[in-house]
Amino acid sequence: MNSIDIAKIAGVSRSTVSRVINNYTNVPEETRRRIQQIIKENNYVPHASARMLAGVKNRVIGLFIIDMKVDSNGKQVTGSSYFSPFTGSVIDNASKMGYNVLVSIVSKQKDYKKVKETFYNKTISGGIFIGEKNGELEIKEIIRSGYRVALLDQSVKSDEEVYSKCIIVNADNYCGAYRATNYLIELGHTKIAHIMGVPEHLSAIERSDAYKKALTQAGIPIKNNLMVKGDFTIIGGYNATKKLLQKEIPTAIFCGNDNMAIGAIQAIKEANLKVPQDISIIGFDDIEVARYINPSLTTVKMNLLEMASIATNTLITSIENNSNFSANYTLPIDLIERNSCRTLK
Amino acid sequence: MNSIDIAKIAGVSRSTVSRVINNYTNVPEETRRRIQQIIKENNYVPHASARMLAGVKNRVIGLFIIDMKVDSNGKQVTGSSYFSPFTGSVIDNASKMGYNVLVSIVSKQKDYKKVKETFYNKTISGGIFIGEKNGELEIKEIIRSGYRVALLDQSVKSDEEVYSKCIIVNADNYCGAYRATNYLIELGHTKIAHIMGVPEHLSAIERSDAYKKALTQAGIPIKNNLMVKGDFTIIGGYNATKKLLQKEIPTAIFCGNDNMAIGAIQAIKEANLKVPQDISIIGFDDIEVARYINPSLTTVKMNLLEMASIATNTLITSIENNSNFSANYTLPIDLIERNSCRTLK
DNA sequence: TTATATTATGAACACGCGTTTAAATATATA
DNA sequence: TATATATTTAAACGCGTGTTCATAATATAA
Repeated sequence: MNSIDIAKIAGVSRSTVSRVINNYTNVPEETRRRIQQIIKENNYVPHASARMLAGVKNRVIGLFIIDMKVDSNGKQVTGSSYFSPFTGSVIDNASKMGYNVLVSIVSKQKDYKKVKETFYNKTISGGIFIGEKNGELEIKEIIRSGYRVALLDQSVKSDEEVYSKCIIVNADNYCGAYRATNYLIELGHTKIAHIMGVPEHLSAIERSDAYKKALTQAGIPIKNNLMVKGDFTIIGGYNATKKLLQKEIPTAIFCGNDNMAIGAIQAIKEANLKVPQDISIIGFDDIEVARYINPSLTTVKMNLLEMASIATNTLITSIENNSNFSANYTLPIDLIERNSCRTLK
Repeated sequence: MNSIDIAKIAGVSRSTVSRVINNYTNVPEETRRRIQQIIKENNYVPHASARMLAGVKNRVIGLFIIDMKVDSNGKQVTGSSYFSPFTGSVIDNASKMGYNVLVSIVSKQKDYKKVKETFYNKTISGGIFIGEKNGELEIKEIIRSGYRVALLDQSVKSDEEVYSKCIIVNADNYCGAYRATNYLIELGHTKIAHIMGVPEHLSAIERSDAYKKALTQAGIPIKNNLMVKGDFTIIGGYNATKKLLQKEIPTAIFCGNDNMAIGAIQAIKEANLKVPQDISIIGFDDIEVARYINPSLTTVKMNLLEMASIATNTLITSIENNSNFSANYTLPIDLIERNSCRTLK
């Protein structure tokens, strides 16, 4: 069933059918209705590829979830797929604007080759990268070829060229971590530990930088014993805390994210210490379970949904208007007080 | 940059370029290499739409996540997007077979119209529905039009026609729930409550049916006081448990899923009771945090990744072979013993 | 009534590629 | 050298649609 069939049934030329489909004005109302009726009865939908070839833009964007993990030897390992709330929000927002979303997981460096092909063969009209990491060269190639790209929650700082040509949306990790640390200081803590995320992630660096800054500003010396490396996972936070407690027992821990905070609480319990009586814990992200664990977790909330919404809407608007603009957003964060921190008298 | 440009640069006709791209044998090795080199240098990738129009199948499948929620008045409400591990597994497996995945969220009945269009306009070559619910008529229309469909983790039992034409993959909810209930019985419990999921979901019905069956077989009477309705969410489990405890305090609760179990534990703690000393809890799903909550949750594990893998591979194989077969899988489950249940002396 | 403006519509081309057909060239055989 | 065969290549068609252009039908103005 194609437009020729419809034309035959309606006793009219294919051009007229096309005009009806594309809402041209120069077709009499009666003819229009008749053709629309026939189209409906026959479940006819124009072939997307044919339309595109004939010049109609396709309404599909790519969503690339960067999910590269590195094992203890620094070797690249395919991680289990990670789906953040970003994903759903991107799809929802795209859908509202009439766009479909092609989702891919980038877990190996060479996956970027497929990513590029998806742009170059015109399957998508633009792309959003979540947690972009090792693809700077590839992304430059893509934007140089004239395709539109948005970077959401980057794992790595981008250079001048990317910065000036992409839509970039990040949370204010620095400010959030600063407030978290400062919150602990205001509660009277001075022996504040920090479990860092993997240093390959920009957010991990920004958060630990802010941690140091807050301590320094408060006149508290930074101790290496109180800074341990995690990897953003529950088990990583657990192990890091075990290690930490062997060296020195802090009165508070600022965890690089909520998952590590959950692991930390577990490790603290196993050491026969209590949260927050013995050690206060503050996390980062405000994941869904944060309020349900025991004690409920005080944490820093990023507005993930809004971040995704801005990235998606800005990208699609740019595609629609055929305008190739760049934009840069750093979204504010909130401190969510729950029950995992206490005042130190 | 198209195949004509490449042909010009190579000083050869467009046909020859096409033959190189599609690995025809009748082109001399030297010419082939030269053309491949030129293609590479110019970042040329054939236009996907043009290829498709010329007869090459596109390698894209649709993934439709059914996410319809109903408020207390029975009115349809758009739920926040729900991403299960299914999603990542489908994408991973599809990617391994060289396929891309177009992900859509179906949150309103009329979204099915867009779903159908995605098939009919040839954007996708097949589709997977996760948690299919109210789209039986639409899906019948799709399969009658000759498109391939897989149903993963259905929320509703399908009729004969769908059953005989689709690829269907579900977990053995009945068996899992039976084992869970029986496990509590074997531990010596007789006052076993059940928090059900929403009855619109097949899994909720199967699980509560199995609960009743296990009790009956053990000669334990079924009490209405011990059966309360949740809605598969944490807060739903919390509220249901509050209600339950006011009527009658059981020694064990079989929760329709892990989220409700988390809510139940919270409610029990707030009632100054302990898990598992006062009340044993068993969940269903084995979500990631199940092992990290306190106490760690005994639950029934579905092999989500394998379910998604089977659905995806079977669907794509069917597309590749142009064979229109149906298949039906009901995957076994595992009981994961942790610390939320205790023996009743 | 005639000339002109308006509206309606079909024929033809373009989009980029795969594929078939037939022709041109190279190689082998007689 | 002449013929048969194998190899290589270009020209042409079709995929389904949007769009331009010329034409035909109709309405309006003179």
